Amino acid sequence: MTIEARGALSREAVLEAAARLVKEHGPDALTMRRLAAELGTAVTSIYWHVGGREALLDALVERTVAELGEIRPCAGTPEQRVVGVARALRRQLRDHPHLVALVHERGLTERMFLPAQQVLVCEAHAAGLRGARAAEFVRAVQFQVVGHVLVERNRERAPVQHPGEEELWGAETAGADPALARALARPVDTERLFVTSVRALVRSLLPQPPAMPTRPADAAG
Amino acid sequence: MTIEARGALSREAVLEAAARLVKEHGPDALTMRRLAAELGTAVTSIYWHVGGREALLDALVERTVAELGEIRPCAGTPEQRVVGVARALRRQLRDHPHLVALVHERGLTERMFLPAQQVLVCEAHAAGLRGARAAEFVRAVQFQVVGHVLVERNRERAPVQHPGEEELWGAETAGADPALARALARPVDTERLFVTSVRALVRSLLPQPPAMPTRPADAAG
DNA sequence: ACCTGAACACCGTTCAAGT
DNA sequence: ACCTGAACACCGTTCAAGT
Repeated sequence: MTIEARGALSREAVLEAAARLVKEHGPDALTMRRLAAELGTAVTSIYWHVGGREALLDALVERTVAELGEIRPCAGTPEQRVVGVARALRRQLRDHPHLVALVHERGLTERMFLPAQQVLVCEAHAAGLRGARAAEFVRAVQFQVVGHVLVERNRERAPVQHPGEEELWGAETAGADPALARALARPVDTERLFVTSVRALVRSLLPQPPAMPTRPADAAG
Repeated sequence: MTIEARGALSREAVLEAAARLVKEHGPDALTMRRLAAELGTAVTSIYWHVGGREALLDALVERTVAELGEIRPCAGTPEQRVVGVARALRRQLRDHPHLVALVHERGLTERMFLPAQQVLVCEAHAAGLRGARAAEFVRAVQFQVVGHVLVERNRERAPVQHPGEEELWGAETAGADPALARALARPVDTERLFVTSVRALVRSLLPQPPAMPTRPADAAG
């Protein structure tokens, strides 16, 4: 439909049109023929500039990863900062569902997390964690955050569930704990669960500052 | 190539052939035409028995989810049992990469976890957790496990990384903590990280028993 | 009820030919 | 160097026709 400004078809123009196509109509809409129509060129011209479909997707995904990977530091305690980084990353991933779908499919969701690693390392150090233990902390958080986002996406794509949590946790299955059954029958508050989980992980893996007077939590690495 | 035993093409036979095709050659190999050739029938016969490709995939995935979702209880402390369930589920997912790829694509990885929910509820109760807090625990573990598996898959599908952790954490970036840099430059031991993370989450969210008499030397893997 | 082939409307990719 | 149309080898799906 929309014909691009003609003349001098460039690699950049192709990528831009491809990105727009994906953003507006989803990854499936990105076919070589449709893209060519959008650009007002022959299908084969695209091959000259960016190569085949795989190469085009590679370039598109690389672009997205670089853009969304940017991370800016926050303030607060180490725990708060880690949660902040996690939430920022999650938001960016959720704000571009179609482009990120491509990133997921190509297995590069993880790759996007690399810039955030540095921030996490700082927080680990600030909390007194070093060496292999710090590395483990960084990776645990990384897997946790990316994993959560992938699960959310998985849930959103899921068709109608077939027992489904609602039926599975109906009145009689509840047994001795109706409050739990009610909670599990409700849809998940993913934002809340996300923060809870990240916080729980951080609290277990990061040495906690003395803070409360009651009992000394070990400050030793 | 391999022609099925002819006569009386059934829905079951179609599903079985489709499953074998996916298992042996991956989801991309499952085309209507190839499947028909494998069965020794006309392409259109498949449409009569199972409907179009989407319906076929639905049936296939439903089947896989039901098979892999089975869960058998283990022994030990609540923490050990939760970790046991988590590991069992992870193993099953990793043992059938091709079929599970279909499950992932259709957004049903999560659905497979439903049977395990009951086990987790028991453990939550055994540890003295009830109501909404127990529900939160169950879901946190669920997201954690499924998320980890999805991340692992994501990593495996990823092409060559482009800074890549190795370069990113080369000698000079390390700064004050060369041990950490070395650890992050090494490939991840996903099994170990998985157990560490699940354990960390459980320890944060599950009320811990008094246990040791002297003092809890926590966090030590 | 079950199976068929032909046909339709799509794909991605290649290639010889143009300027 | 850049762009083109024609052609190839695939797709999933529909449909009228067979038994």
